[in-house]
Amino acid sequence: MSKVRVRFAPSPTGPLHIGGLRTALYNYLFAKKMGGTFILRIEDTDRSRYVEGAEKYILEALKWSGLELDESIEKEGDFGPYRQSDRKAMYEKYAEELVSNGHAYYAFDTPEELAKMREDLKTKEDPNPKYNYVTRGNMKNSLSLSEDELKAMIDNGTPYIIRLKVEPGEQIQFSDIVRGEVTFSSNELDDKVLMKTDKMPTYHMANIVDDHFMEISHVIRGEEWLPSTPTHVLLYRYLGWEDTMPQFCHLPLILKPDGKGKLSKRYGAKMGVPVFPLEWKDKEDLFIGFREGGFLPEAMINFLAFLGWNPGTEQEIFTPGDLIQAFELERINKSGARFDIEKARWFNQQYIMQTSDAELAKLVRPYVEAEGHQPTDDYLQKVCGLMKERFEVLTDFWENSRYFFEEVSSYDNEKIIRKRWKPENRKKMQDLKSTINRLSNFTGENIEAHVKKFIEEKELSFGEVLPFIRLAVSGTTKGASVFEMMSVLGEDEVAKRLARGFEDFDKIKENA
RNA sequence: GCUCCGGUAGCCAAAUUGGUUAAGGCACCUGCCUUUCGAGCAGACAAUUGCGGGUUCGAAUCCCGUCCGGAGUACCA
Repeated sequence: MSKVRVRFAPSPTGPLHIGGLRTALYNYLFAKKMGGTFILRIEDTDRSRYVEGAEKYILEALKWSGLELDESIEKEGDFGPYRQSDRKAMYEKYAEELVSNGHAYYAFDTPEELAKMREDLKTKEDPNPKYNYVTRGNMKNSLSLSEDELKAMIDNGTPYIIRLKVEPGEQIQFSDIVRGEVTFSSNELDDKVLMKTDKMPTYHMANIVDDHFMEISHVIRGEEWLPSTPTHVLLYRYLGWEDTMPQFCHLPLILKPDGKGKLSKRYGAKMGVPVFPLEWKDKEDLFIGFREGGFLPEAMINFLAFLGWNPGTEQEIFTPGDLIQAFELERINKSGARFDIEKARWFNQQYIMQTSDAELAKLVRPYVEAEGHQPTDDYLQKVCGLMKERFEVLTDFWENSRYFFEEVSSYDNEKIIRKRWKPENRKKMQDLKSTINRLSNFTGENIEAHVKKFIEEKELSFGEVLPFIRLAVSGTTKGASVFEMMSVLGEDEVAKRLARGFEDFDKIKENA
């Protein structure tokens, strides 16, 4: 087989959706696995839908996700330009070639005339009449018009489009890597528009010309393209490029969590769930991103890879490098996968646990600094070591770990204080406070031994002591090991917090 | 409507391509461990493979029918 060259071809009409990112990912994985080339091509042929900033967003999202491009608008290879608006002349040339070969024709119908035709021909059996071999004879085009009429139209500068002339009665078969052999009857196809009145190509035209000249070997794209693939096959055939036609691989859709329909932009905004890699703001909406949601790119990629593919083994955690090794187009699923953010969070937690304390400290630092604290690297790393299996997303770090950085201002479980705090034990507890910071080595182990000995000597129970130490030190009844926590905080801070805590507990008890 | 594509526990899914009791993970629940939470370990719950026929010694896998879901049906991609 010749060299693998694949492309990701988004249109800059908004932020890159998670489904698009998955398409990019599969292209990337396949290219890397095969030692091939991963290309970004910007499909900006619809000027009315062009969105400022979308191109930049796409590039940034790919970069954050770690999908490195071999050729793109920023890194031109030998097959440029990589933006369709810069390749305009080529499309025109080949569209005209199709017209002169009799495989395409000019059409002059106005949008109103088109609408009228569809309205007139609409029946309940056929609610969407096609512009095809049945209807084109009644429309205004170079097939139906007389030579004089045609010449007049053109001389007048009447705007026209170019349509593909699809011959009826043909079976169009192609092989899809995930679906197998797929067959369509040409009778079902319509005469797709190839060139618009503004001389820009449609997706169909641009796609085939570009894929051919960019020597694309595999077209890996979403399932929504499956129905237009026969048109594309015809285009390759009529252009004389069928022998180098790329292989098709249509990916299953990513569905909403309820399984009804494609995952949409709106869904994410509505449910407060990220469906974009990066945050995107426009006038009306704010779409949250995985990055801002506290996800690690590797975890998101791992999650995404499994949305429509699996290695067939029991392994679930794959670094990007592992994914490249294991990935196979043949193992892509046929059915759509529901988007389950819970699973994404699970993947993220797995990755957080795997991350080294030093690395994690770097990731978490911005969240701590946003709260106005500047801990040393050493301190932050220790906290990370204690907390790393206790949060799923980076954004939860602060809430779970704040007591390491600022003093306790409230207690999340006053009920236990009211119920089980015994003021008569207060005197004994004071002893703990005053002896604990005299420990020679303030390690978790030593503290634990000391506290246990203390409980024994004073004839107290664990339940009378431990929850209250925890509460006094952290303000919460959950979290890392109390002793380790105290060790990280340091003897002075601990003594201070115990004193303050015991006082507060008395007050709470009194007011109960 | 029509065309195409799907359908394995609540969710993601495996099943060496027709071969013994239909993997595994997520979620949920229980136990152990920590007198906390999480993590980890052990376990439990959960599927007449959408449904009905057929072929076969044998069907999730092949055939026919049927139902449900999705995509497409634009001078959007």
